Amino acid sequence: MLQIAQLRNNPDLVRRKLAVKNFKEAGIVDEIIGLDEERRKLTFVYDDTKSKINTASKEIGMLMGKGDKEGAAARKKDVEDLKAALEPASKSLEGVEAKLRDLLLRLPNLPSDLVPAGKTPEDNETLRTGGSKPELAKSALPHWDLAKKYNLIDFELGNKITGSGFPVYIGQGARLQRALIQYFLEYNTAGGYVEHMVPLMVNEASAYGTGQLPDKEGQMYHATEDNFYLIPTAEVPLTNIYRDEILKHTELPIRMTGYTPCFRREAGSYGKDVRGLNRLHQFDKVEIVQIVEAERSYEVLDEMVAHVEKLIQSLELPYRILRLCGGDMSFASALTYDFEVYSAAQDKWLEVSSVSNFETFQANRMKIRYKDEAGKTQIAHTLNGSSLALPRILACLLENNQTENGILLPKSLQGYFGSEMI
RNA sequence: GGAGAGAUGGCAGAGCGGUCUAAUGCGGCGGUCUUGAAAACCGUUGACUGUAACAGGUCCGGGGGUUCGAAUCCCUCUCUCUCCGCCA
Repeated sequence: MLQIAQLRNNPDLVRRKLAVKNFKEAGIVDEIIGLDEERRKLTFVYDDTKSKINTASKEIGMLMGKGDKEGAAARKKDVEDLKAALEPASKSLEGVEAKLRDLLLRLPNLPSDLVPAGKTPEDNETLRTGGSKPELAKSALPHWDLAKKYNLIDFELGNKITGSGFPVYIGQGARLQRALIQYFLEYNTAGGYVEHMVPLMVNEASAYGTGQLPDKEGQMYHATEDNFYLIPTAEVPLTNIYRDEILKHTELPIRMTGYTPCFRREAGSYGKDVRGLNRLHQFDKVEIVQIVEAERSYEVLDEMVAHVEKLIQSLELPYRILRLCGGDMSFASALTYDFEVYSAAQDKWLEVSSVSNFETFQANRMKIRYKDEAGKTQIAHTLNGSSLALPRILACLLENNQTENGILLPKSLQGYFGSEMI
C-alpha cells in the first residue's frame, strides 16, 4: 500500500511511475488526493465537536458532584445538540475513509527508477547470463520422459490422488528433492539467513499483509470453514512474523529463510507451459526474506541477487538474470530480478527465482516499522526471493545432465544426494 | 467437540461508570556516583491522526450498543488458558 503523503506531496511523480507499470486507472490518484482533503476537513469538524462534548461531559461530572442538578441538566442539553451535529460528520468521515482505503489498496507499488518501460516479458532487460548450454544428443529426452524412464516422478498417480499439478516423487526422485531442500537451506543459513519452519496455512490478515489479498483472491486455495489460505509462498508467513512490530534499528536487518511447499491454483493456465514440472499446483521452494532499513534496501537487493546467482552457479546450470519491465512486475514490487535457467531438451528458459524489493509497500500494510538512530519511527523495507524453487531446477538438472548411463549430478549436490548419478 | 476463566502500554500487572492525560514493578533511554562497570539514586519512556508549531482527536483483543460520560455495564466475534473428551 502506498502512503497518502506520497500522493499528496508528489502527484506528478506518482502518475508518471504508475504509467511505467502500465496502470490504467490513473484517475484514482486525483480521486485519492481529493478524498484525502475532504477527510482532513471532516476530521477537523469531528474532532472539534468531540472536543466540546468531552469538555461538557467533564463539567457535568463536576456539577453533579456539587449537587447542581439544574446546571447539569442544561449542559446535558448542550451535549445532546452537539451529538446531533456529530452524527452526520462521523458518518461521512467513515464513508470517506472507507473509500480512501479501498482506492489506496487498488494502487500498485511504484516502480524504482531502474525499472525499464515495457508491457510484456519481451521488454524485460537481460542483466547478465552465465554458464553454458549443454550439447545434447538428438535422442535427448524432456524431463517428463526422463522422470518416467528412471521412475523419479509419477504425474498420473498425482492425478489419481488429487488432480493434475500434484506430482508424486518416488525413490531417487524423492531423495533428490530432499537433497535439494537440504542443500538450499544449508547454503542460505551459511549466508546468514535464519531458518524458520512456518505454518502452511495463514489467516486473512496475513494474506492481506503481503498483498495476496485482495488482488490475488482466486490464486490461493481457501479453506473456507476456518477462513485459512494455503500459502502460495513462504514469503507470506515469514514476512508476517513481523506484522505490527516496531523494531530497533539495531535488530535490523532481519534475515530469514524457510522451506515450504507452495500451493497455487494457477487459474487460467493451460497448454504446453503446464507440461511436466513447468507449472504445478503444489511445489517445493526455499525462500529468503529480509526486513531492512529504508536506505539500505537496494544495496540488500543486489546482495540477495548475488546470493542466488552463486547458488545457481554452483548447480552448473546455464542461467540469465532479467530486470523485469513495468508491465511484467508484480503488483507489490518496486524492482524485480528474475532468474531463469535453460532447460536444454525443452529449449526453454524457466523462471526459478524472483528477487524483489517491495520498499515500504508491504511494510506499510503490515505496519512493520523500526526506530532509526534518531529514535524516529520509520516504515521498514521488505525484500524476498526464491533460493530456490525446486521443480524447474529439477527439470533442468535432468535434461541438461542426461547421459547414456544416467543423470550426472553437479558436484555441489552429490554429497547431499549420496551419489554422483541417478 | 463440552464446561469454565480470561484478553490492559516492550513484558508483568492494578484499575470494575466521572482528575484514567491508565497505578506499580521490570525492561529501555539519559544522568549522578565510579579509573571503568555493577549496585544505588534521580529523571525519562507508546502508537495513530492532526498543526508551521501548539492545541485538539483516536486507541485498554475486533465490531456494535447503553450513558451527559465506558478500560470499567450489555451484546457479538476472534483468540488464549484450565479441565473433560478425542488423538499423531
